[in-house]
Amino acid sequence: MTSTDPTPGGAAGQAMRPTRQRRAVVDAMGSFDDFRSAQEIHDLLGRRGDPVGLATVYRTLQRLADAGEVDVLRTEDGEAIYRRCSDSHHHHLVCRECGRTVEVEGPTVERWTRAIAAEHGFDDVSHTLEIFGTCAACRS
Amino acid sequence: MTSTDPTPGGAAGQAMRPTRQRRAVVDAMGSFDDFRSAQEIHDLLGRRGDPVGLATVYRTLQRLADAGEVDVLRTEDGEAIYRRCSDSHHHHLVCRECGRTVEVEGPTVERWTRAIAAEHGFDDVSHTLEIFGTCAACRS
DNA sequence: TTCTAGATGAGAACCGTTGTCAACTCGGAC
DNA sequence: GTCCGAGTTGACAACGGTTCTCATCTAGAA
Repeated sequence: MTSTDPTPGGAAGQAMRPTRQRRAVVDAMGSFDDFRSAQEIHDLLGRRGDPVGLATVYRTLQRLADAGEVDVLRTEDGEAIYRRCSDSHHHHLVCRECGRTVEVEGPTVERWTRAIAAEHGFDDVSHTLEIFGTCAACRS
Repeated sequence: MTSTDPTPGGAAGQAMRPTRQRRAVVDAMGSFDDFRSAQEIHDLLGRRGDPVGLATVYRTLQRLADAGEVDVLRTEDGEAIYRRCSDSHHHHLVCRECGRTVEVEGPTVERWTRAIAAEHGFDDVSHTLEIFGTCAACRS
């Protein structure tokens, strides 16, 4: 399931037409493990000799995010950053020095948020949880 | 400790000079319970007949946030929203219809994040956790 | 009162992101 | 193969939230 198939959604939404540009973006997403901004991805593609317009990068990332193929986070200053991700619901443990990211699952947290929400009469609950720290390598 | 004292930080950083503008912003923050954007707060002050320049609103909110007197969240589209908050570490349960916000504490989650981080060799850990849902009133 | 570091505000600048629209292209029909 | 149309692209403009600039003002100490 390390697919390079730029056709997310499958049954769900419209299929994405597999253009060169979309393949390039999906491919690029597979080439790093940390979170990158749209502009960084755009630059990366250019340097690779596979240039894709900035607007197209934004559009593609958005569709991939909608389809759940990539995770989106916001940096402190509101910039959106992207990373390919696994299908299942998960959270991130991010090194604030080097950006190294570990996907973690938290059944405990899932249960806790649902309980808290119910307790206050909230329904239809979703949540965001990100953990930041300094990884072993960066601590030296 | 529901102070209107625009001098956060106390021992910590520089004291803020208690200007009319800062009093106005701190005061406004005390007048609502949900998260508001800087621009909304700026408008609110204007309508109140206590106008404060937009840049000053931004600066003041930033300092209040640094001092831990207000919470900052990012909306989906990256806009910063602010709300006065209690001193202790806490999270938010936010109604996505009306914005009603409940502060919740989560010792369970605090413990869990620390454990996960340690497990992966991460140090100096912080985290963000926000819960979104639909409150009882809005569900009708 | 005088002085000065700090604060203010109008407007410009900045920058990430989205919209516009003419040109292009994928893929199905023929 | 060619034709066609819906979907896609990309250069660029526009947008909007935020920060910067700098002349002016002010709180508070001397």
